Amino acid sequence: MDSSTPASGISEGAARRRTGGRSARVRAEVLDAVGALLLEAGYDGLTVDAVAERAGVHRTTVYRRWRDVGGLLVDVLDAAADDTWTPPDTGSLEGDLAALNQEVYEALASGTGLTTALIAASFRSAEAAEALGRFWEDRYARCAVVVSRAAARGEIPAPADSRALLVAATAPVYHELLLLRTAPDPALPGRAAAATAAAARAGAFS
Amino acid sequence: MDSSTPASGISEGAARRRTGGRSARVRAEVLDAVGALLLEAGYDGLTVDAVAERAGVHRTTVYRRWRDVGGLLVDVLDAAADDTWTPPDTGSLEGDLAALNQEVYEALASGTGLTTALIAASFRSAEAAEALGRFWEDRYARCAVVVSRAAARGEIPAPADSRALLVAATAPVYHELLLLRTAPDPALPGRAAAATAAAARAGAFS
Amino acid sequence: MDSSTPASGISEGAARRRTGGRSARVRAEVLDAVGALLLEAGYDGLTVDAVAERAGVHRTTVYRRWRDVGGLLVDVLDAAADDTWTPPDTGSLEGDLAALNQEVYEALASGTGLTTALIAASFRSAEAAEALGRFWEDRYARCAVVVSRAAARGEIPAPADSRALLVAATAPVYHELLLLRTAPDPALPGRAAAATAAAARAGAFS
Amino acid sequence: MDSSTPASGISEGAARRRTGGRSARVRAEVLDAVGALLLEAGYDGLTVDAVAERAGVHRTTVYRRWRDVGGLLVDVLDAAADDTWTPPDTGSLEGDLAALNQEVYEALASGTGLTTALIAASFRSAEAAEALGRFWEDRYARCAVVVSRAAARGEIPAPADSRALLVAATAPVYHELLLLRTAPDPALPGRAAAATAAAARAGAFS
DNA sequence: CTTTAAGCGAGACGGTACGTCCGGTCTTATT
DNA sequence: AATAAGACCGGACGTACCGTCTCGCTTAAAG
Repeated sequence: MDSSTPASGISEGAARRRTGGRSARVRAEVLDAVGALLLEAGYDGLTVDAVAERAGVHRTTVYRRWRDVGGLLVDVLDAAADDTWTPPDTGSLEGDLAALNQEVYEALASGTGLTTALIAASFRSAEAAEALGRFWEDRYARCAVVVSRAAARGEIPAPADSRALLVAATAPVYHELLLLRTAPDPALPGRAAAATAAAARAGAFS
Repeated sequence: MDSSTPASGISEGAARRRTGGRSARVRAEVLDAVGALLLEAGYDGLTVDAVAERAGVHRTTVYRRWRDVGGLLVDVLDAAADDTWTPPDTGSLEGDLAALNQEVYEALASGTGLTTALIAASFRSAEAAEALGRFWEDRYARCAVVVSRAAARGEIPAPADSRALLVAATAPVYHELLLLRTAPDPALPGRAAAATAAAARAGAFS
Repeated sequence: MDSSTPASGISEGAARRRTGGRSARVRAEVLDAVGALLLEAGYDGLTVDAVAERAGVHRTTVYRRWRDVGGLLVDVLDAAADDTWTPPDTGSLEGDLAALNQEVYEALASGTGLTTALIAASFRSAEAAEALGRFWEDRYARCAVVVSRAAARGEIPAPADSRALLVAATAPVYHELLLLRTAPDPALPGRAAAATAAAARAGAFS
Repeated sequence: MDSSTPASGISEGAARRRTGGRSARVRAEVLDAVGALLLEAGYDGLTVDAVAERAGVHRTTVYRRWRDVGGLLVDVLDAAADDTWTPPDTGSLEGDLAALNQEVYEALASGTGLTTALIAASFRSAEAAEALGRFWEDRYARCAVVVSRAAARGEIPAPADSRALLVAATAPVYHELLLLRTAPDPALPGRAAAATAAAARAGAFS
């Protein structure tokens, strides 16, 4: 959900791998370059040449280790998934969902963020699509606790399908901002959260 | 919502415009070629060269009239919007939503359809993104009647925000199939429709 | 025989073809660049990139029209064959052969000339080898008159195998300078001519 | 003259040097690989990578010991010169020359032999060119006896320039097959031998 | 009907990026 | 401490598209 996490994940992973050794350093610099280029120029600006130049590394090195842009994205996404993000805990289901949606909203609202670029990339590279899927599955798994807490509090009937509930809450935000590309509406995250919470209370996901 | 409509829209429009003149014929053949190529090779296979060759037209002709691939997509999408599609009318809100979702589901489930290709294209070309947005807005506007009928039947409290309701119903299908890329689940359209209908009955969109 | 002729042939042809039109100009500049690079850097310096840069033309243009280095050489050689060279006429067979050999000697003695480079190239590119073969066949054909004049003068018994005679006369010069790479000996052309003339008078080629 | 001798020389030398010691074994395997690759793929197929792989040795080992492809060729040629070849002795000058030419002819006629590859290599690597020159000088020195025998028999006037005579005899064969690349003519070796013998009898090399 | 200008066919060009191969150097890990 | 394995840099290759340009030729529509 937190789409800004990948970015920090990249830097973090990079920092951690910079343990000496040329190979590790090269990898870190290349992945940093990928993140930076995606932010600045989007997926179309993410050419192997540009990555190599920015990373201060030779083109052939990138091809040797990552094969193509898809391989770079996979490495970036897998590194990004390797963080400590946890879902918010506001004390109520609607509050948690609204906070989640707010994170998504902020990551997508500009239309030029890293997340948008990664999603665009996932439509071009099957490997990147898979890696992005893995990233999201991991996030949804971490968020299951939001639903179980709500059930424990008696807000919603147990047992509930946490994944369906979370998708119902977040999907409209992705849909409006990524696909419909309507002008960002700050009320959107809360509205989607409220509707989903209402459905959940009515037992729609149990 | 009917994502297969663009395809038929293309052929239909093409047929209608084939009124004699060379220009009209060229346009029809080019747009047909675009659709066919999108289906066969996806957005990445949609090169100006390939379109021109397939349409039996010279490259420069395509550049002259459409400028680039984005222009081709705009033309295709605008032609696709020019049809007579109307939303289903099953007698109940949940039934209507489920039928809508089913159309979306079928258009997206394969992952290789024209719709998927157009959406992928919308991440690469700003013009195509806009045209796709217009197409979807048109569809949502036509679907408003589904919500007003439900209100008239007393299924849901009036007045209801038809757009928010429709987005809530369809977004999960797009989200699962396009972004999360989970394995297609035939129960998905109905489940999303049911949850949204429940929320609507609970007044979540009023 | 005159191995310096290719060089002049190139410039000449270039000048003649520079009759307007971008294509003709491009061709002329590229062929000039090939000749210059062969002289300066030998065959190993004759890369498509270097040719393109020197000709002030884009790499892809060279690939489009000449395909590869072999194609460039073929064009150069065919252009070079398109001249008005005629064999010397000194009044005696031995004098003619010595003059021919002197031309060969001068073209090869430095070891860095255009001719040497073209021959080196012919070992790398089958097309270039063929073109060079054509060039030399043309030269031998033009030289046949040297032999027929000698027969007409009664120097040698008629009929004589002009090609075998000419090869016998010139081959030692090529052999010493190109293959054995012995230090250039100014007496070599005359010696080979004298020996061959002696054999011819003895009826060795009749 | 015997251009097939290098090949046998390689194998022979290799076998002889396989006397234990990893270094010696490595050298033998690498030189074998060079010969095999030259035969199969010509000079252009003789890459350090291919040699190393075929010899079962690491790339860096080749670079350490031979520096580059030229160094490999020098080693091969010097090993090849280290044999016991002696010129034919048929009882007549013309017979000896014809036999010599026949050996040359057979080594060159296919156009794909090891000899051709080594000659091609000599146009690319100065070191290889030198080594090949040394190889040929050694061969011509061994052949001097052919001329002295002829003089002793009174076939030709003494003293004769054996080197010039031998070059005159063999050069046409090299010239036709390597440079002119005419279709191989089985009569060529004998014809060149006969013409040279005639010239020699006429005192052209004395 | 004619004419006339917009549109098309044809082909070359400059340019960016691709992905590969190879030469040669340098670093890391091993022993 | 020496060396084998492996990664790197650098240059060239040949290809695919992109988008532009210039020339003729057709042909649809205006006079």
